[in-house]
Amino acid sequence: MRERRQVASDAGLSKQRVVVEAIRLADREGVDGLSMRQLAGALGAGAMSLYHYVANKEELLDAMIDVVFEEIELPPEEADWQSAMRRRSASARQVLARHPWAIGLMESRTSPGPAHLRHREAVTACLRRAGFSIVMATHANWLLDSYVYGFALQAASLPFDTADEFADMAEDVFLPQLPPDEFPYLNESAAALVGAGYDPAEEFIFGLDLILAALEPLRASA
Amino acid sequence: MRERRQVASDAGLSKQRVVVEAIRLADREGVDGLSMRQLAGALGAGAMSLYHYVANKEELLDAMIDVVFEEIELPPEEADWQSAMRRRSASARQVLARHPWAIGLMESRTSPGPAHLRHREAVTACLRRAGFSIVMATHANWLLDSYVYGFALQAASLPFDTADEFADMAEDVFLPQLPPDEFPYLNESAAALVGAGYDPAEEFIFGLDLILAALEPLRASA
DNA sequence: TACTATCGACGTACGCTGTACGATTGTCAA
DNA sequence: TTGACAATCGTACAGCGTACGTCGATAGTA
Repeated sequence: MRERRQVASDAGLSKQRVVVEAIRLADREGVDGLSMRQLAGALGAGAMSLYHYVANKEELLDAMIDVVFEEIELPPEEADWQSAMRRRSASARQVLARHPWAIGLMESRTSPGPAHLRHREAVTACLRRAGFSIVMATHANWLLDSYVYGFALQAASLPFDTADEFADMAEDVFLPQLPPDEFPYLNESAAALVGAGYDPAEEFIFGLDLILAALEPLRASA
Repeated sequence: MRERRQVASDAGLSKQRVVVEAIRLADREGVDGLSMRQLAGALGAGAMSLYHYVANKEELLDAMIDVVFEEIELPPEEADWQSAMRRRSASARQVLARHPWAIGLMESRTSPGPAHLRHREAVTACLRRAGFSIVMATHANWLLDSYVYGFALQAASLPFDTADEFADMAEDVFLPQLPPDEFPYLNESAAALVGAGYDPAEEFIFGLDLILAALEPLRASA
């Protein structure tokens, strides 16, 4: 007889439900606002009930990260390698923008989950099939992932998401706190960018395409 | 008359001393092990004494990040732009490898400190003087920083630092947990890398040089 | 010399955290 | 009916950030 009223839903608890609700909470409140009691509350359960589905909070965080990896599109097999990498990299950027807390969490989590491994396998497969040697595929993997994660990290620490928001912020916040004589070049940049507008998604594509183009000659086409 | 015995030193407290000790603690115990009480203990003080030098823990973390930025070498003015960027990027990677907690912290900290701003100004100046347009300099800035931060983030989540440690880990830990039929390409890579050895510092240089070379034609040389 | 203001340091306390432990309940097999 | 088992929860504890008030030592002034 399950009778207790539950805030989020009436279905029983499950690891899946716990992790999904945890992600929703982290998206809304940030990872610092995610406590076992809050999470349990959102699920209409007692705090200790969660420990039947998750050994401890660390394991919960690991599981959350792996769900995030599941959200990232795999490189489509039928496309050429550059298109495939562009697709999955853009998807990764979007997903990490949706779940900014995930970026900061990766640093402390050492062993990759199943979705993470599947993703790496698919990317490596795509590169190898495109003619990259084992060593070159490793280089490409590191390079692309570094760019994606680093971009997401930088974007997460910016207080705006769109070109319009940027224009407002830049004019009202950035420029005033940059003494022109001390930071002439930053002023120059900020001023120019206010006029031109600024979109993180476009910025991302610029660097991504530059990297892809630079990798192209390094593969031994079959 | 300052008479109390202090663990770390007998000099009086100061914001500088608090922040430096906090960094030492975070390096040793990780950012989760850094509590105001622990920190105060390491300084031979009471927990609340710290609040005379720091408004709250957030401000402490901000200050720690900015000290980390101070440790990063600025691009040397006399060098050509590629050498200058190589120097400062390699320095940044080393510093972030020394303070892995700093990477995860950046995501949540939105406004850059003075050292961070000085660094950005110097990098932008270097790029502009090398002939990059304002827009191109911004692209290059994002691209290089993304790579540096992302690389550091990935490196931090690896449980090894040197080629030798990697060989041990790969053989004992990675390969056994990768079913060859499910992850053929990852197995291929891991096996190959065990033989060849693997050094994060070299890996970093590969991607960095590739990016620098790809940026070269995009500047309008004076 | 005596009084007072100021500053650095700290003790206590509050509400929060993760989670160990044990008790309680509902379900099903024997 | 009995026993085993899984799920749930209440209580408790140590540790967290930090608000608040206090205290001793020093500096300035009368």
